[in-house]
Amino acid sequence: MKTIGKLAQSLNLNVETIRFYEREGLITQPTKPISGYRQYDETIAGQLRFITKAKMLGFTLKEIKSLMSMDNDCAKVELLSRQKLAIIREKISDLQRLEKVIVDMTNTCIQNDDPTYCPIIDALK
Amino acid sequence: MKTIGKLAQSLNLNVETIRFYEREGLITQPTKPISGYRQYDETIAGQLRFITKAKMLGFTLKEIKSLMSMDNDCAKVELLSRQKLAIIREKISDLQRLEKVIVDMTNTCIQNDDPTYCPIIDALK
DNA sequence: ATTGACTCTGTACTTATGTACGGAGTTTAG
DNA sequence: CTAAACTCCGTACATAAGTACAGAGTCAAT
Repeated sequence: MKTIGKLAQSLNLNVETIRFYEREGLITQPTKPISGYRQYDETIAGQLRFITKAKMLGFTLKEIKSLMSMDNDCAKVELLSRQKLAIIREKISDLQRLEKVIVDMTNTCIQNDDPTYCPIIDALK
Repeated sequence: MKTIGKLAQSLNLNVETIRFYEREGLITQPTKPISGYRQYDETIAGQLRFITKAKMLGFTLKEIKSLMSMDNDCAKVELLSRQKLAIIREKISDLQRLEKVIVDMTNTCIQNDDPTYCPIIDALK
């Protein structure tokens, strides 16, 4: 059993972040003995690692809470993952379109000798 | 000359948004006659269109303010665009990596017959 | 037993980009 | 002339995901 500071250190999280996750109902309540200091066991450490990994995959805290409550209902989990996948793919193609527009714009700059005129600014007008 | 409501309507913007941009110093101050009602000319409409387009390219309001103050210094504008481009490209490859991880995870779900176990949840633990 | 480090709760602040609202003044249509 | 519609300003609220702080209590080491 660890106090919040030790737990935070071992997981490389901020103490406030752990308390925030508790307030948000993402982790189960740790036992609190007489003193009032939270005591964390390995279960909660595991939940926090789960949250961290899911966050890296682009899930929001809200979705992660949902994922955790689905427990092991694979069909539901798969659906949520596929939805996330669709969003990620959409973001990728949005960004690729942007990329092309900006590349085109900056290329027109290169051939420009007039210091008082910018084709990018012009394109945006 | 238009009042704020007409301008907002013609640009498909919210009245509050225009005032917000004014507070943030993104557009020049409109003239205000005796009554106190702002009167907008075509110059400001143009600035607002510029902001809208630049926003679509992924520039933040802060960057847009910066872009506008560079006026036509093409070298500076090009630099900012290239920086934005680098960020967009980084985001794309981040997302592509995520995409792969999620695809792999969801694929393992398909071959799973056990309703009490989910490989995705397992992968996140 | 004291000091420093740690933790508690509750609240406020952060960033970015707006939106909404209250109460007052103005303009316009009928 | 009156009522509806519009505008003003200043402030608060919204989202997401935390971070910071104040004031009080507790624990561990010397």
